[in-house]
Amino acid sequence: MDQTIHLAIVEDDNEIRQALCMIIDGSPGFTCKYAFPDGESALASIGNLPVDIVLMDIDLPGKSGIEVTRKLKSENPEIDFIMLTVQSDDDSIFKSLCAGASGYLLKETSPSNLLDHIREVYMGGSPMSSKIARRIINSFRVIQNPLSNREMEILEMLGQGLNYKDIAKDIFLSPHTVKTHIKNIYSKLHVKNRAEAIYKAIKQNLI
Amino acid sequence: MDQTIHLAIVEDDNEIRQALCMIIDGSPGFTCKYAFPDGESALASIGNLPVDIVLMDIDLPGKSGIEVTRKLKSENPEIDFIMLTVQSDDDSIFKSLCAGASGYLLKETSPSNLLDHIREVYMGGSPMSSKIARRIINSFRVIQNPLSNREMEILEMLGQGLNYKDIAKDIFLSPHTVKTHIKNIYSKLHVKNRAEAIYKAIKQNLI
DNA sequence: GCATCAATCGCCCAAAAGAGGTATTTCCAA
DNA sequence: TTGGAAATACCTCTTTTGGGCGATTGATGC
Repeated sequence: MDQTIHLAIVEDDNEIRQALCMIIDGSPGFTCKYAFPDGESALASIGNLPVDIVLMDIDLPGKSGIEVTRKLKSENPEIDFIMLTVQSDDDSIFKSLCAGASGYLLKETSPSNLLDHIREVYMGGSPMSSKIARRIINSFRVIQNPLSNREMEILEMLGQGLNYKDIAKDIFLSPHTVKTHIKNIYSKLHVKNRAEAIYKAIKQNLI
Repeated sequence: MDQTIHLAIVEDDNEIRQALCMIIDGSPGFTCKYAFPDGESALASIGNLPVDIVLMDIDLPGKSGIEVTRKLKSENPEIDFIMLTVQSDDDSIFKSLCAGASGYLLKETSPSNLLDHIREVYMGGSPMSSKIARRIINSFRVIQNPLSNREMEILEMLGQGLNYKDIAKDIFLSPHTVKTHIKNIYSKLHVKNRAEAIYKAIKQNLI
């Protein structure tokens, strides 16, 4: 069987990209035949390439590495993504993991550390700090919310199974108004009824 | 301000319980005034006690530590739980974290490691191995499912916003039958309409 | 063999929801 | 200051839901 781990790199800095590529390609058990300087070219190619793991720079020009990862991961769930960052910024690491990354690496990581990390991800792990771990455990992916406060309030009540009248009573509104809000919720979430609204809202972690 | 970390212990082995208690209570910054030999007594008391962190043995006689944690955590989300295990069994650790635990400790852990671990959890971290981390990232809590396959199938369609007729068409049934299934879903989930059904189903990870 | 349950189909009827409008006020930002 | 959300309120109309009934079939289990 082929134990070699096949990598691709997405990194705009030529020097870093080539250096990483050389380190990896020069190590037994690793190969790195593909390297991209930006998200667009990566998006166009990586889906069709025989790669196990993609090293993805977070700070790419244009589309951010997180966005590129989200897209690629959703289309190629079998590929693992390791994010590259200059400094360990909790928030972007967290976002990366939620976007589908399996790990992250600081750019100044030593070559042996780098290879260890890659191996660990390849073996099905997700090395992460305990702070990040907690955030992953607690919440899960928070997507930007198109709904107003009022709409959120009403949406939650829909999830409790309340009808127009009960919601209206609870928040001292006319049922007509509640109805209007709900209609607006539907249009913002692009759904056509309560069940679908709740489904979508939860899947996007609105509630 | 009071920087002392207040702990409680749930552990059936007298020796271990007392040893842990003494180690913790003897360390500056830590106090452990409460110790329980089983889940039942812990369930009865811990909700009313001023504790920050509970050390919970997984292998308790009677109710498992995981179950006890699930229950206590849902009623006292402000308390953190650290599971104690004899050996690092991926699966039960994973289940523990899903039940609401924030960390786990091997019983043979050294005292200084123990205190470090507790401190880390207290500071909002969740120390975990990379294997566990990946499992947490990927899936999330699977609860036992009271619904039949047919009901699940229909429930998912409800989430897509389909109505009786459309569902019936899709799965080649009479709309009456679909209605009956949905009624049964309601009764099993203890809900009264679609929105609430979807909400509850997702929250319990049925869909 | 009997109980139970999942799955299937049906009817009636009241309540609720959803799809169209229209319209006023408030408040914030450009 | 003007334009645009957001929040508020109302109307009409059709469609959909959900509750309350009953009933048959087939599989599974004790």
